[in-house]
Amino acid sequence: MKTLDPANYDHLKLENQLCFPVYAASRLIIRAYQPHLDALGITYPQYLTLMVLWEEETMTVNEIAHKLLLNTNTITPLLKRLEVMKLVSRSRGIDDERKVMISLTDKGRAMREDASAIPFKLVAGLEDKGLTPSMLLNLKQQLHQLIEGMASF
Amino acid sequence: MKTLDPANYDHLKLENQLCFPVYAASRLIIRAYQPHLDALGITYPQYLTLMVLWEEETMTVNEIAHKLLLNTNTITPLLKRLEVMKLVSRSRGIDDERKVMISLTDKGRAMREDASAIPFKLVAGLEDKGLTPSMLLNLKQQLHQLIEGMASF
DNA sequence: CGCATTTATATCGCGCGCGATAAATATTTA
DNA sequence: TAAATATTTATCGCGCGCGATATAAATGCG
Repeated sequence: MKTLDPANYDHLKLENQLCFPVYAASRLIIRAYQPHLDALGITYPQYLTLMVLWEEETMTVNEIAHKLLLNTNTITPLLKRLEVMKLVSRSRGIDDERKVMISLTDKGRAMREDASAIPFKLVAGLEDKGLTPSMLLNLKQQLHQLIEGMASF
Repeated sequence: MKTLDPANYDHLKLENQLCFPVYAASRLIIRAYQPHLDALGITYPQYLTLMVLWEEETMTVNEIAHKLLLNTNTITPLLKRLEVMKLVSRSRGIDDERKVMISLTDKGRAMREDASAIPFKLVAGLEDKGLTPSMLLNLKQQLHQLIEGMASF
């Protein structure tokens, strides 16, 4: 009756947690992206931001933050750095002066081609480690379920 | 033949990535922990560090970093903050003067009881959202596989 | 033994990530 | 219409997370 013993803290062990593997996996994945993103001169959150804009060329700060499940105070300075790099442009909304429209520049649009090969390289690397695409697909779907459950917190 | 079209960037869409759900799930989980950890006055990485020490009361900086898959330059300042809070003590190794031994204080040991209820609360919250324990267990095991594959990068 | 190399920890700089707060614009409501 | 409220973005402070680098102690090797 391990789990009923009040002095038993097994549920507090690192290996019995869900939170730690998610946290660790996230950092390991970002590390794996690093060399490829270094070649492009961008960071991982910047890469995600560009991915959003590659799907829709112009969005407000709020819309981007919402897509990435980030707060606007995280991406506001990030977007300013992307602007300095000439990857995006920023302009106030015409209809609503509060909004800031973020648009891809030609340079930002062009980076999509350079980035295009990265996911394939990473999946190939994982296959070499014995992680099949179907397993990764399964994992992705389960994570989407988890996110859907948690995003409403 | 979508995937053979050179102008097709579907694999760069956020929703088709594995990296983003892992990254987002990690942050959402940390957010869910936040109110409980605020009550204890610690951050999420500090909580993980204490979990390691609750399993083994005295460890070197390197051993803790290795367990958490973090670099020592991340946890060195973190451990100093835990020391200021009187949750751990730091002392040089006797046999090897380079090592810094991190030990739980009575206060740090006592916090385990307060933390003990947190995982149950979170799992209960997830069950309310329709995420069963067996699904979470499955997810955890898959993530362990992914981490094992990636940690060797 | 003397010197190069390795190991363990610490320091520094930068980019997040987010709570708290502020400032400006838009909307609602009295 | 005037005042209260809400929305959108920005600013600030702090704690990571990590690459690059430094420092000191231990180890290896001729």
